[in-house]
Order: sequence, then C-alpha cells, then structure tokens
Amino acid sequence: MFLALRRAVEAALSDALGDLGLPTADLGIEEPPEGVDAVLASSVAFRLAGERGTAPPAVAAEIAAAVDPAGYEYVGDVEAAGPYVNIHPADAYYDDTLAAARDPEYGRLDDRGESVVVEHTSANPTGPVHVGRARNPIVGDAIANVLDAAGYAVARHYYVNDAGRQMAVFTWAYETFGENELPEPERDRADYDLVRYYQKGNAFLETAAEAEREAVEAEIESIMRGLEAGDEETYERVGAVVDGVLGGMRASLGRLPAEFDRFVRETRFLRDGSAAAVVERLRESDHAEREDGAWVLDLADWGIEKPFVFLRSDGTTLYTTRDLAHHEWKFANFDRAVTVLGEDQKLHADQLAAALEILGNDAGRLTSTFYSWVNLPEGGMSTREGTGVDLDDLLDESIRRAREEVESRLDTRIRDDDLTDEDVERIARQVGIGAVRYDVVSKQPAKAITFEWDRALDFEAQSAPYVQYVHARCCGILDEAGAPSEGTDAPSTETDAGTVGANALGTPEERALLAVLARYPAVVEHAAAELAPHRVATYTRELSEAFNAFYRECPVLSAEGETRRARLALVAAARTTVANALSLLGVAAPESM
RNA sequence: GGGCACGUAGCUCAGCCCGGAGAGAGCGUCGGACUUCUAAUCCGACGGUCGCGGGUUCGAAUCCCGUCGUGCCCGCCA
Repeated sequence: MFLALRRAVEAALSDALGDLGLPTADLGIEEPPEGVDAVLASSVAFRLAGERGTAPPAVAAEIAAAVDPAGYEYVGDVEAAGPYVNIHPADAYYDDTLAAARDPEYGRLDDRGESVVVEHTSANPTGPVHVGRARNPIVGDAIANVLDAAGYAVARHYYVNDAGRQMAVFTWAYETFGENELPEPERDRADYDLVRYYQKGNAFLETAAEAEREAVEAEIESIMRGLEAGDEETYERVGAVVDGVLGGMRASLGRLPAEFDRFVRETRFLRDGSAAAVVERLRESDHAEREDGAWVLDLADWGIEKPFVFLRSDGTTLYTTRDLAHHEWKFANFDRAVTVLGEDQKLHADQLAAALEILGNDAGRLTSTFYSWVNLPEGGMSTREGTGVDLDDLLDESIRRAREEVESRLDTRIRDDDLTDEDVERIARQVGIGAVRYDVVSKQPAKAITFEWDRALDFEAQSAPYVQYVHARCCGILDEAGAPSEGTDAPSTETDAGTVGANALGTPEERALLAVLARYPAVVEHAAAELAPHRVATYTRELSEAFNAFYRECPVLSAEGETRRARLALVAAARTTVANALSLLGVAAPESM
C-alpha cells in the first residue's frame, strides 16, 4: 500500500507543481517525524520559496491547495503545516491494507523475472563453525530470504574451498596422526572429530625441527600439485576429509537454520579446465605482466596499486584465479550474483571485480557485501588455534536459558493452555535460536560486534522474544475468538476477509498499527535494494511497539459488533505481517510462549 | 606509510545511501501498571558538544575536506 501511496503522491505533487509553473525535479518527499499525523510529507516549499519570492509556509499552502486528491489512488487530505505539505491517506488505503495484510503472501513483491545467486558462509572446511563466522550464514540467509520475497529467483550457494594449502595440510595430518595422539573430540560429530587432526598438524608444523618440517612440506606440496593436475587419487584423499568436515558444518548451520541449494567446489574449476582457461585469457590482456616468474595484473586503472598475482611462478593457480572461473560460471547461470564476505575480503573482492572486467564481464552484475568481525572480549576467534566459541555451544546455551525462562513462567501464566513438555522444548528452541539470529541480523553488518553471552541472550526488549511475543499474543486472541490457526484455509465467520472495512478502526492506536502494516512491502523493497536485512529487524520492532500500544488501548474479544470484527481482522493482519517479517530474518514465529 | 570501514545517551544500537518538523529505541537507574484478550508486556522520569575542526546549504547526525581514535587489508595465503 505504502509503495502505491508514495507513487501516487509523487504524481500528485508533480502535477500540482507543474500547474503552478514550478520545477518538479526534487519533490522532497519524506516520512514525517513521530508525532506528526501524516503518512507522507514534502519539504519542497523550502526550495521553491526563493523562486516564488515568498516564505516557505505560503508556498506550502499554495501547493497544498493545488493538489487534487481525487485523481490519485490512496491520496486523501493534503494540507500545509507550516513549511511542510502533509499528506493523509484516503480511507481506501487503510481498507486495502487491512485486507492485504491478512494474505499469507503479504509482502511478497511481484516476480522480477531475474535470477540471483547468493553466495554466503563458504567457510573453509577445517572444523566446526564458530561464532565469529556465524554472522555470515545469519546475514546471508536473511539477504537471500529478502531477495526472494522481493521477487527474485534466488539460489543459495556455499563455495567450498577444497583446493588450497589448508586442505593439503589437513589431508596430510589426517593421514599421518593417530587417534591416540589426539584429545577427546568436543562433540560426537565429524567436524569436531576431524578438526583435531588439523589443529595437531598445524601445531606440528609450528614446532617441528627444520628437516622434519621440510619432509612434511614436500608431502603437502605434492597434494597441492595433485589437485592442480586433476589427479583422481588426490581428489579422493582430500575429498574424504572435506566431505566429513562439511557434513558436520552443515549440521551446525542447519540448526539456524541456514540451508543451501548447492555446494560448489573450488576443485571443480580446476578439473573442468576453466581456471586454466582464465589464466590464458588474462595472460593475453593488456594488463598482464610477468614478474619474478609469476604472472600478475596491473590494476592501477582500477585504483589498486598493488599488482595482483594470478599465476604462481611454479605455474599453479591461486584461490582468486579459481574464484574468477567460479564467478564467470555464476554469470553464465544467473543474472546477478551477491556474495556475503568478511571485511578482510574487501581487497580481494575489488581485485576480483577488476579482473572480471578484464575478462570482458560486466562486473556490475556482482555485488559483494561485507560484515565486520565478531570478537570475544578477550580477542579474536580462530579454528586453527582452537580459540573461539562454537556456534553449537552458543545455540545450546541459548536454548538452555530460554527453557529456564519458559519453565520459570509456567506457574504465573494467566493463559491456561497447559503447555506440554514438547511445547516447552519447542518454545525454548524457537526463542533460543531466534534470539541469537535476531541479535546478529538486527545490526548493520559493517559494525564490529563483541560477543558477550549476557547481551546476546537477553530475552527482553529489542530482541527476538519481544517480537515473537507479539505473534503469540495475536495467535492467542485469534485462537480465543475461534479463528483458524495459521496455515489452515478454513473460513472464519469472525475474521472473514473482504467484508471488514477499516472505518471501524478509528482510535490513534488502530490507525498507527494499520499505517505500520501498510509499510511492510516497502520495507521488503528497501531491504532488498540495499541488501540490508537489518531494516526488516528494525521494522519488526516498530510493528511490535505499534501492536503493543493497540493491545493496551483496544480490547478485542470484549468489543462488540463491527468494532470486534474489525479489531479481529487487524490482529489477523498483524499476525500475518509479523510472521512474514520474522520469516525473512529466519526467526521462528511461535503460536504460544 | 597507503587503502577501506566504523565513531550517535553510562552500555548496546537504529537513523546516514536520498539533508528538512524540539536527535529515537533498548539495557541500566528511579517511580508506576497484572480480579481485565499471555506482565518475555506497558506507562512515566533521568540521561546526548551525533569523536573533533572547517566547508557547502535557507537548513547538516546525514553531503564535502581535514583531523583524531578503533578495526580490517596491503603481489606468488585463502
């Protein structure tokens, strides 16, 4: 609704200014501050005051009078308020919102006929996912969800770095050390089991004597050469380790849940010759140079002073070279590509984009978006060094605290819905995991986070449970009223769509809630355009506040007649909208708490 | 040294892309509201030189320049 209103206001203002003989380049449309009773406003009068030779308020009055609301959908009263032109929506705006927001698909935008591949996480398969890396799947999954809702055909990819030195070290260590040389695994799962070999191998390399280390390095190098040459036996050796660790990591990520349509292996681009072909094409470009036996690209034209090595002096490819082949493959299969990366990858991403252009691609089809590191109060997290908090530990602890919370409330519950043990467990899981996801996704990715248990797992205010509680309240009211529960198509006499108008919703709290609900599709649009899912999180908070104000002031079940019917419809609309918004964030919407 | 990001209330953060209406939340502190649709809620009070200095503008947290602080990165790692 909001998107349509905004377009209508643009047309109405533009036409009015045209009639007055004023320029229409900048309409100054904005959302008024809190406390102003208007949905949209324009500050254009400031800019036209000079031209008109009068004060802004006079111009604003002139413009307001020149707008004819009748000709534009959803545009109601237009009035000057000091130097501003305030726009109030017509009744139809609220009527249509009340109807549309009860559609389970509310907030899904029209199909754009455009495909996007979202690559995220892509953590090296070296061990369990830790909290530092968890920002990637949480943000990445939400970005994919938002793009999907915004009408793109989305594919979620995990790029598996199975060709680098890390994997060669890992494979050697796995084949060399025995169970009796290793500590007990922290969990009974492949990633926890195998990471011990990786850590043992790295520790060995750091402390081994010169001669011993050289022998090992020779072995590691032979594995890397085997991969580069497309040697089947080497693939099988490395693959055994990669498959095992990745299986465990997928289990962790699946708990969030973050799932992928496809795991794309780096070695694929070695085996099919596309990485080698990229090297050949780059060598022929005007930007290629030979330096100390290696091949580099001069990217000065892209503002990157350092030469970018794409072929080692021993003739082997580097990670970025293979990533070029990877991205050309993406371009061949999708219209756009989005990659979610840690901020340490910024230079790499710039080099990648420049090299893609040299190869003749439109690098504008690739958007890289970055997130800052998650640190512990005492420092960074590293799989190799075995420092950091595992994602599994964080989720377990969060669920444990949530369960404690649910159980402590059982005695004082007003609602007599007799939660079973299964209910308690379900709620604990929904709230516990939701709290972690929400805490991460609600912040701008560019800002660094210091992970603190108590803060991440605060179940009050500005948190997932705060929003989830609103959903549960909606469900409680609708359930009490005999409305169908979510996901069923059974018609309801009380909340039947189409027959309820918004005219019975006249209190400020009801109007404010409707106005917030109307904005949801615009939030999806904005979040998708900016790849900024935290905007959806901010929105869920605004929606929750508006709902709680309504809840406080407007009794639903004890209301009568048209008021009751309209309020039930409003609650149904709020429930659908909050559920849809939470689902974009990957946060569960509990029906009771 | 160079590049990129970040700096808003005691703490954690929105707002910045696209400049406009006394700068908004939450946590914490203090004071209120459960015989009423779930109090994981709500209401009120206290709390801010939007890092600092310039510039552009009728108007700057928002745009530009400089500066300080923090983080990340800087050719044969990924």
